Amino acid sequence: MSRFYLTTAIDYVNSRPHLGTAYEKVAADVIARYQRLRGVDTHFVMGNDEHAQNVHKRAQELGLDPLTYCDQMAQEFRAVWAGLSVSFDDFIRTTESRHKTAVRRMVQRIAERGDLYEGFYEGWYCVSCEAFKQDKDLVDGQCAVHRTVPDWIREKNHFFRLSRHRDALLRHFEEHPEFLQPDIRRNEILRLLEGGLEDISVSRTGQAWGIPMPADPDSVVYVWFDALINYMSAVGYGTDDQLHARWWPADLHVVGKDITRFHSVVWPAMLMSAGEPLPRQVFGHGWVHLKGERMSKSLGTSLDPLEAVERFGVDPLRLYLVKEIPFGQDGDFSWERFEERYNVDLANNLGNLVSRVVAMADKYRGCRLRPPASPAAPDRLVTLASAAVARYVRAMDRLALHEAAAAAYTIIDGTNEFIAESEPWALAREPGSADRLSQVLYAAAEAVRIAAVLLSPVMPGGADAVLERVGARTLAANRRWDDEVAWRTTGERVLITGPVLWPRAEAGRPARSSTDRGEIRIMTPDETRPDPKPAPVVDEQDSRITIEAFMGIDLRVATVLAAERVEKSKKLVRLEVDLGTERRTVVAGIAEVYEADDLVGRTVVVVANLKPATLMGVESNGMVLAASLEGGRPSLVRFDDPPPPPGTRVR
RNA sequence: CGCGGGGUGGAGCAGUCCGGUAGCUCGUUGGGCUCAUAACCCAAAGGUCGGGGGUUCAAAUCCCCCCCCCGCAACCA
Repeated sequence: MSRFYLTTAIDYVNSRPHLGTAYEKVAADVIARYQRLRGVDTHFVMGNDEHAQNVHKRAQELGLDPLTYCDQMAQEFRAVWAGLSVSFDDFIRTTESRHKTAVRRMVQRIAERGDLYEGFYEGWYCVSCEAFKQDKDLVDGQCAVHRTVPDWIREKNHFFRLSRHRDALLRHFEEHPEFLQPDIRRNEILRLLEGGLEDISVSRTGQAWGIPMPADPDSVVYVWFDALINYMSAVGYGTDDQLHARWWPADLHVVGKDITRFHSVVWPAMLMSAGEPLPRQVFGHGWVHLKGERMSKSLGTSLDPLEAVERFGVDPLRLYLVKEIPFGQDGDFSWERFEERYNVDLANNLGNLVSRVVAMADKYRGCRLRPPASPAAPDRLVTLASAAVARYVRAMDRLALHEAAAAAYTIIDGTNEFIAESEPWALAREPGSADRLSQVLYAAAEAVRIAAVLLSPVMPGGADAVLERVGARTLAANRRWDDEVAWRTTGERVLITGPVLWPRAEAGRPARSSTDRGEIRIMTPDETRPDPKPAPVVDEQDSRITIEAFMGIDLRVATVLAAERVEKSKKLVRLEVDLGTERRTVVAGIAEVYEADDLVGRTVVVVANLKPATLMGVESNGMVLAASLEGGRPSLVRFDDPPPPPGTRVR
């Protein structure tokens, strides 16, 4: 029996899973369920990445032991994945002893190869990014992403000779075009490899939270190096040789496009060094945008997947994510679109189709459909179904999940058309057409059955419900793929009436499908939800200043002599202003609202005694006063006409 | 030349790797049906596939050049 080992990325536990992470798990789950459906022995692993410094910090803030905190988060993550019907076989956590053993083993192997050496690393380190920052990455000495002051770190580090493996990696990429997919990601990495690789630091000192380096207990293994090894520790590397032999190498790592570099360069280099075979494929999927915008927790534009589940059900969400987003590309999610797809795909098409087939079977045949006496099968539908199955398999095998879903839907559309064409209600009125009616009903039920089988990896619960309605056995274990998707012509089937599977959603009033089992409601203690809610430090001190302090600010009337957009910038204009006594260059962030040409000749107020600063390469000697509206649109301070002459003091 | 994504009927998107009648969903218009969840089916209108060159019997698709839009980064002294 063939086997298939696939993984998702393991997740940082410093926030709850959002729709983006859920997308990855759902997509991987569809692949896993497809493999199982094909009769392939499948091992599907996901997990949590717990050795980040942030995790440690977060736990402290909550007054928890880090491990306790991680335990709670793991519970929460697992619950969310369960709520999304993600059928993982194993859940690996990097604090588990099996993982620590594996990490030690691999680090040792790599060291034995001579691929580790000691060196010093020095630089700004942003804890939130878990990365060193170049000067150019800093804004006012702060991390541009997290707006926090990074730490200056100089420490002894262990380095991994990544550079040594570049040629072998390039060769592997050439020889195995499928190793990294989709092509766009592959091309990116190829360019990176062609540019050469630098060795990377793989340890940190002065941290207690992490796995100690075997040969240097004062250092811990860098969290990324640690994390990647999960794919092997989860299958017994260093702890269970039999398990390891059975599953390694992995067939597929499903990861986000932002971390394909780690998975397609660093990770294979580590494996080469340790003398282990490489995974067959890495797939870098795209992002789910929220109404066109990148999801971001800090901007409040992230979305709780369970909220979507609660509104429409698990299956509708899964179907949306898989069918509406070409796998590998970025996609978009909005409630409007989700509702539209729910109504179209599930209420109007599949759900309604099931209703009409069952209703007719009930009305005309008392729910019992015998195979037609005459073998004259309705060819068109049979052909359509087998073509759809073929297309589906081709699509699934190259991970075009959206195409596979679309292929399944061609059967549903085709069956609706078939019913309209053959008009069973008319046949029912003609006594001589009893045979034909049986044929039509049986064929329609059979087509629906096959469509449900194809959709089962995407929407397991819904597919089972549909199969039940059309009188087919639900997909238990031990099914045979070929049998399941073959057009059946024998066996009586008893259809089952029941409540509407997916009621239409009316505008603003979402429907809850009846295919969910209702086990997805998850309540967790508040303290396990690390919503970024920093206690507002409201300084109760008197923040008023003295008149002297104010007089220290030299405000002057100035006339704009010349203005031009600062090259490459979005908001900056460079202004030449007349301060009465002198000319100055002042940079102002108002270009989004004011045209440079319109500014010439205007009278403005300038802070004249400000220390100079360089913005986008232009030195600014002063600051133009403007009201900062909500949303950042500035509005310049102006005078009543006629304006005072340049140089006039403003108080 | 900072990184990346994109420009396909009114809207939102596939298709581009592996050239061969331009497809899907929504919307619009007209018709049909009554088994079904005001659903389903048929038909119509609507497209210089951003622009220009090139390769080819044939280009949305391959090659070259250009234009535009959107994220991210930089930047509101």
